[in-house]
Amino acid sequence: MSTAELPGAELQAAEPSGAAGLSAAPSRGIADNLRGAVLGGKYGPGAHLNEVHLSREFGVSRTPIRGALQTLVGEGLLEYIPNKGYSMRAFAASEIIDAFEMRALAEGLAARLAAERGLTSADEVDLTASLAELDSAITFAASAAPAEAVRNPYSAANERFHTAIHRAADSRLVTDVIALCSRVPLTLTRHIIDFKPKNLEARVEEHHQIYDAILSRQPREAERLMYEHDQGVTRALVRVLAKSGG
Amino acid sequence: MSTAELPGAELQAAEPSGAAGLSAAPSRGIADNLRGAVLGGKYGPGAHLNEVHLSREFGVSRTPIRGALQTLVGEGLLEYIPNKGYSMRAFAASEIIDAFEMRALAEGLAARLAAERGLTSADEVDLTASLAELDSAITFAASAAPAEAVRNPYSAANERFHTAIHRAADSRLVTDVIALCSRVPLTLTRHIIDFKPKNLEARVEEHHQIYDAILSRQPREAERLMYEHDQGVTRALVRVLAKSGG
DNA sequence: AAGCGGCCAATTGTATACACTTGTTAAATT
DNA sequence: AATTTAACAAGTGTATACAATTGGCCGCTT
Repeated sequence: MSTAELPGAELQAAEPSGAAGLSAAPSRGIADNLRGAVLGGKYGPGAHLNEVHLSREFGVSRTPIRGALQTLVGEGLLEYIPNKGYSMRAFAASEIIDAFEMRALAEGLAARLAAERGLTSADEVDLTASLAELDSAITFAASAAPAEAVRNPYSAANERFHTAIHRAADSRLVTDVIALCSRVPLTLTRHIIDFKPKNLEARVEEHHQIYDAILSRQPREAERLMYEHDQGVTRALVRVLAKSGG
Repeated sequence: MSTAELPGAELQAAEPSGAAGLSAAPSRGIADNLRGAVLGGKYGPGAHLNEVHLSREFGVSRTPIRGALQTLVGEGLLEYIPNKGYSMRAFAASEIIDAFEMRALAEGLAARLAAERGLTSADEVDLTASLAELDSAITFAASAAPAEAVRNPYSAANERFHTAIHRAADSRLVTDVIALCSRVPLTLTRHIIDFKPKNLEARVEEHHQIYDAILSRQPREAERLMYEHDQGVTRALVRVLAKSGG
């Protein structure tokens, strides 16, 4: 068990609303369903995804299936070999750690850009609202509430905070990179979230600092704070992997 | 006119050998051709790509065309709207700058990872060879050779150096992110390369420093050096955009 | 018995036909 | 004349049929 919340950790649960900006392809619903199955671990590493089987399973023809498969290749989840077809990518532990490291850098850049470019009033509303939600989540947690009950409202507010910053950064590419980094199989990461009040308080405080740095237009400070904030997740993940893997 | 070389700047010229790790899709050759046309500026920003027209143009049916289009969506070059089809993305100047900034961070991470994980003998051979090529390129440039004659050997060696580091980083995701950042329309960037001997010398010296930092296993130093190295390109780009754009 | 070569099943690649959605145009109505 | 609506054209979404490639299996050769 460890510390740190995880923006986007719940992406393996709910996939209804078509994922990132990059992906979008025909048969969107099918791609979403497949993504859910893939991230949920339905197919083992290296498993081959047969087009005909999938088309029967989904009750459609091969055409939209192929579209969905290509979408997932674009998202980095599947591998494609000409004349062989599509198969699950095998994710080494190191790759997952790299993804979090990369995301920390990208989110740092997003925070920097947000500070450089300033917040729209809509973004500012979103950020202050999510900060308020985070605050109420920790008072809830402090009242000896069960971790399970704290989890959802906290995660939702957390995601809202981070998403608002991505939007404020106003850079399609940076958003795409963050999405790419967030789309690794997170079988493990569910367990690295620690909802002890003490940890939550520290994280929420970091959120406030990031918000202040952006609002006062201090790009490099915002970047550093966001990077170190996300680094906490990486460190927690490394600990978990070290404990379970080796 | 400005300073700094540009790893991957020549990607709009030669696209024969199927691009990144992410993309790969059926009809690979078609995707490569289309990518070339797209990056070459054949279609203006927002232009709609008609599937039937393209299929006639390439002499194939709509099916492989759609595959190629989806591939390019995955690469972030095209936009897709359901029931509307595919169109060129419009790249704001700020997005291109963001892409270079993001790539500087990602290549910094690649250098850090390479230093952490060490070089295979193959990578070390590649790096020393490309450094030797870079050295000979600057002696060539110093002998009052025309810039055009220096360009190709220098760029090839430069790309080889950077590619070797990406390989040494041994992180699929980081490589993909760098590829994503490199795949913006580089109509402008051709002109930001300055082949004056003085500039080339400085850049090559940076390459040597990066190599030394990786070889002596100094991750953070390697990261910083690579980041600042790439930053030079960003600064040059900003200057060019400021001059031409307003 | 080991190795080689060709046949066959399975799976992917491509073409084509048809259904559905959308935007436009023109006619009809108020 | 303006508005609404219905038909149409253009283009995308999907299904199906067929071609091409791959890999395994079996029999043949040495």
